Amino acid sequence: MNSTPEIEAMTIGALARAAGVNVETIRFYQRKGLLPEPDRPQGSIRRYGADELGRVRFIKSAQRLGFSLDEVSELLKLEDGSHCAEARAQAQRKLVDVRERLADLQRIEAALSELVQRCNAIRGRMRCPLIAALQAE
Amino acid sequence: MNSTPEIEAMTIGALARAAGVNVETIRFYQRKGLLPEPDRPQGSIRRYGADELGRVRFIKSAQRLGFSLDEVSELLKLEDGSHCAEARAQAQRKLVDVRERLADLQRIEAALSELVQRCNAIRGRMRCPLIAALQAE
DNA sequence: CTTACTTCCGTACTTAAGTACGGAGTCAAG
DNA sequence: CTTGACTCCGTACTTAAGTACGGAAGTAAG
Repeated sequence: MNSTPEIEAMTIGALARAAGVNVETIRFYQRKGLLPEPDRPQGSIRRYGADELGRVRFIKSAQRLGFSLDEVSELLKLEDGSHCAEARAQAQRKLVDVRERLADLQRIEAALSELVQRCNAIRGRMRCPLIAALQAE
Repeated sequence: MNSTPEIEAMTIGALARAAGVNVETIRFYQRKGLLPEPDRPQGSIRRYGADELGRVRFIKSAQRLGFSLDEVSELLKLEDGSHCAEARAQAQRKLVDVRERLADLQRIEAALSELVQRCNAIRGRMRCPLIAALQAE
């Protein structure tokens, strides 16, 4: 048995399982246009492959980073390679946004790890720099 | 006129304006316990200061990074300095989570900036590494 | 060929995170 | 001391992102 058996012929259920989401979520993404509805090779049941799996995983990851489905769909539009100039401008705007988030997240990282360090050292009460972490700028 | 006039005696409306949110949002956070309801120095109207402003800004920043209000409230609980051991464990779990997000966000950053570069160089169609960026691991 | 499990599709329900609304009380200016 | 803006509070509405449901039709195993 292969490690990715029949990955190019998954049913919607298999896709959902592979991506760790609900079947209804897949269908919801299709309705929203975030995921294409592939054709039905034999009969009337659709089959999904690695591309679709990648997309679903991408969506979930981007969401975890605070992107809304609308934003994800903009990100995905950049991916198709057409209207390059437009995509480039769009990508640059997103990049600014992403870099701000990175900076925020890095400050949280620093604050949390300092909290862990200190808490390790001083047993007792201390005031943590968590809120201050996101004050800068 | 000072740059932060009366920052220790803001009304709810001033606080909301300063934080860039709706008055109702402030009240909503109070109901959720994310924000304390300060006492009313003179009469029956509450006054807010820099601490509350910091909190609201923290909440909004954390949300932008994909933390839910429940998660934010856990983060805020770490801040009070009591039950240190517990907080430390909690902080360490969050830290793992935050570092995963950082890695994802860094991959998106790399993919976007590569997209901008390439789009600059090759005029025409190309396939961007955006989805692939979040496949790793 | 039947039986059990899926898929498909539309519609309805749920949860999180606000937003809006309406009436009563408060406060500062004119 | 009234007028206009604001606060307080409770309740109701909205939006995004799913989740659940129910009936018809497809499909794989026995």
